[in-house]
Amino acid sequence: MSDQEKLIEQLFDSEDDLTEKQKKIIIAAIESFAEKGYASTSTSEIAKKAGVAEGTIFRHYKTKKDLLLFIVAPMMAKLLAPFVIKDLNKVLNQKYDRFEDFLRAMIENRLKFLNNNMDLFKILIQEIPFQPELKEQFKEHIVLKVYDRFKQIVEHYQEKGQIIDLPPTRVIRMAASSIFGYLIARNLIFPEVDWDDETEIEETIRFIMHGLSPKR
Amino acid sequence: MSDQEKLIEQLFDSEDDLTEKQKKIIIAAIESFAEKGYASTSTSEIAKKAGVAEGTIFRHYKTKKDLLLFIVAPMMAKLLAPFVIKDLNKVLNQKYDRFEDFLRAMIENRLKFLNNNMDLFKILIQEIPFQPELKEQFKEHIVLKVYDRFKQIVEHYQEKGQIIDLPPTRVIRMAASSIFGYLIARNLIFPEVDWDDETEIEETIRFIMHGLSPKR
Amino acid sequence: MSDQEKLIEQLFDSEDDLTEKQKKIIIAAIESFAEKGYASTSTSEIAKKAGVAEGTIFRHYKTKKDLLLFIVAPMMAKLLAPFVIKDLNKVLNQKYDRFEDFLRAMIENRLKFLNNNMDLFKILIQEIPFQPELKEQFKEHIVLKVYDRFKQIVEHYQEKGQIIDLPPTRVIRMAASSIFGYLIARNLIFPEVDWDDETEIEETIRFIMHGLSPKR
Amino acid sequence: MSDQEKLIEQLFDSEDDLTEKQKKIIIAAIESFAEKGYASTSTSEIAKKAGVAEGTIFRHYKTKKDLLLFIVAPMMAKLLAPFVIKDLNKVLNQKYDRFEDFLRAMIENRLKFLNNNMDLFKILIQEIPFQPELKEQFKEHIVLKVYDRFKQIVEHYQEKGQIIDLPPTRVIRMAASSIFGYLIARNLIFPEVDWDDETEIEETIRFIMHGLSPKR
DNA sequence: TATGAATGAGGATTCATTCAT
DNA sequence: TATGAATGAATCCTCATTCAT
Repeated sequence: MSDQEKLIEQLFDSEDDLTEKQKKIIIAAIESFAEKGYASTSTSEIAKKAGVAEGTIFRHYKTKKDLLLFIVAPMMAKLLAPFVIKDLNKVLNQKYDRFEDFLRAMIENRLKFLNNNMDLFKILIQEIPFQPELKEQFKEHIVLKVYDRFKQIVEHYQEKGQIIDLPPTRVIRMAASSIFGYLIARNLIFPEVDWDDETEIEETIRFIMHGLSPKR
Repeated sequence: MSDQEKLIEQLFDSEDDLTEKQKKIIIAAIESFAEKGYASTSTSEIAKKAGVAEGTIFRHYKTKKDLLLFIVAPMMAKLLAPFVIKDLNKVLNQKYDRFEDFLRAMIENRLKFLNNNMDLFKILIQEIPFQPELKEQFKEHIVLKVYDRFKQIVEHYQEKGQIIDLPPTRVIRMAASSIFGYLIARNLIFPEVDWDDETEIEETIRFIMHGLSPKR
Repeated sequence: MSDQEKLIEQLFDSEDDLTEKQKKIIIAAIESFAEKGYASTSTSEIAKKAGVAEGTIFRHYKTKKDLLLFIVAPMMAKLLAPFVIKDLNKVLNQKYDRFEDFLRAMIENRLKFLNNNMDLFKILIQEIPFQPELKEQFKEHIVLKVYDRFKQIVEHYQEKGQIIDLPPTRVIRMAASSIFGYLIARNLIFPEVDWDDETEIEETIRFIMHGLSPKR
Repeated sequence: MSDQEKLIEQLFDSEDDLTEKQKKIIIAAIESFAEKGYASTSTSEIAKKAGVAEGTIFRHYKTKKDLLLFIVAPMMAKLLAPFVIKDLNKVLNQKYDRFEDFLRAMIENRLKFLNNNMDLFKILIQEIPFQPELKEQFKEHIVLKVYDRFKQIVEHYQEKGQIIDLPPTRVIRMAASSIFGYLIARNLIFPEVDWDDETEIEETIRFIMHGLSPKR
């Protein structure tokens, strides 16, 4: 629980005024939503697990859906935050000469984040298809903001001749597929396997780099 | 509808005795489950959409979950069928000299299948995490049967020196990630984009082949 | 109960297909609404009193308010029906030479109706101020249709010199006040008093007639 | 608001110690009760409208019903006060030779009061049927006190030969019906009409006087 | 076989009321 | 005195499931 709590604080730090009860509700909700799905989780169940009265939930979140959004929206924001910083290019130029290094840095950073917040990530991908608000947020964040950044990055390294000269969309998709493929295999499909993260990540980077190497 | 019907017939041919009403129920259920999720779809809604009485659904499928399983289980079986045929190796030896050709054949075949049954695929991946029966079926089919086949195939081409000498698990994951990444991007995330299937598939294959090419 | 049932059948005859359960629900609802008010009556209470499951109520009437409207709307229609018949004037010319006779006929007829349906009338006047749908129906029926008829009638007897030459609106209000005053006193304020209907009505008519007699 | 406040002060002057907050609560409650009915108004709504915390309401009025009674009871008292004064007969002998003058004085006085307190009057007549406490107060005040006075008055003018020799109950009912009929038509049924109070009142008096004139 | 009325447990939500601050 | 978070019973309503026809 103390682990969970830290994560919660991290994720919801913007609104520092989270009551003890609010935290409990959120922790309980995340746990239940991840385990049984949003629609199959009853508010009474969350209340029981959180050790509060059912009414308390509705005092803080007008509806069950509000609770979901309150939980999931910051997750999306935090997840994508690093890609939305300004002057990303400058940072890149100075920091990562090679695409591979950029890739490694990003994977390590974001993968750690996701591994630590797997329940939230699970809720996110489960509910995006069914919650128009989330879908919209997702499109807006991903498509408009993050994609733009990635495109610049890809073009940057393409100009440097480090990666193959394909439409950035495609390049991004391929890299992203490989990364998320690992994330999902590791956490959702075979969580019981004893993964050697370091090796897997290195190999995934190698796979992507070879796959994207400029034509010989 | 006639399209849908054909697919239904294909998928459920094993039990040839599907009533007209049963078909309608299944079509309606697939549509609704895919659109709103299993838990958020009511049986009365399915009945209305199918044009039958509520009781009729329960005459054919004892519970709502039975209906789900009846829909999803054959899907999984059909999807994986080609990989479960005996003597796959022999076939391979004779048919596909190159891993790339095998890959291409498989992608074309299975991707077409999935594209045609996207609603079902959506239900499948949405519900596997929440339905123990499905999870079990999935593990059994995938892990025990399909993985074994794939392992043999990968080892076969590794012996031939066509692909890199990594643990087959990892090889399979990487290839699978790339393929499913395309499938999901195309159908679920950006269905509105006008995809050039042929090119995308060719490029995906190229990506995988380069990524998996033996070290120089 | 059998009395009640007859009334119910009379009032809701248009839709002859009222189930046994539906009738029970309506009778229970009328009783409770009249006794405690619409807002203070719970659906579970109605269900219990009607001897049906709570769900049954909602199978027949989508919402609690629908139930109210289903009960109250026909009441309003039936109450006003006699005044909406065409050729009322002709009827009058032939039938009632004197305003007094018209008044007597009307009071006897409508007052009997209201006395028999006091619960419904109570619900009607209690809820009209709070239910926009009812308010609208009321205005439409009363103001547009019934008032028009009454106006014609009043003018008819004014031309004959039988009643005072005041704006019909005012004439109608005065007559109506006296009649409803009696109705309300008799049934709502002092229901325990042993009223001599015949005398009271005769006296009320006398009061109205004198009050409306043309100036000497 | 200042209008409202004055009225409040007038009505609740007996307990001079009304806090600013208490006044706000009462004003808010009157407004909401009149608009949506007692049962359909939530205490949180009143609190919000009054700009106080929910708890504050319950600090001053133990229950929601207490609040209602605190609002409605003084209304009833004030409304009826003039009729409860002692030595009414003396007053009458000296002041009003004619029943008509008495009627006019009373209507003008009480009707003005009611017109100014229509919200309260609305709440009163809406809730009397459902609140036993109010019903009892009403019966006690009206039946025991006011009716007695009115009876004396009626008999007084009957002795003088000014009004018809009918049971006072009936006489009172008829006059009251006409007066309340006007009040209700004017304020509740057709508030949007531009009423000419003076004429209407004069005509109402005329109607009553004629209706109650001794037999010729 | 098919129906759809009936069920009643369970769902989300509201609400009057309490109580620690 | 005033607050407003917390409560949990009660509310309206939904839903999967049953069963007589």
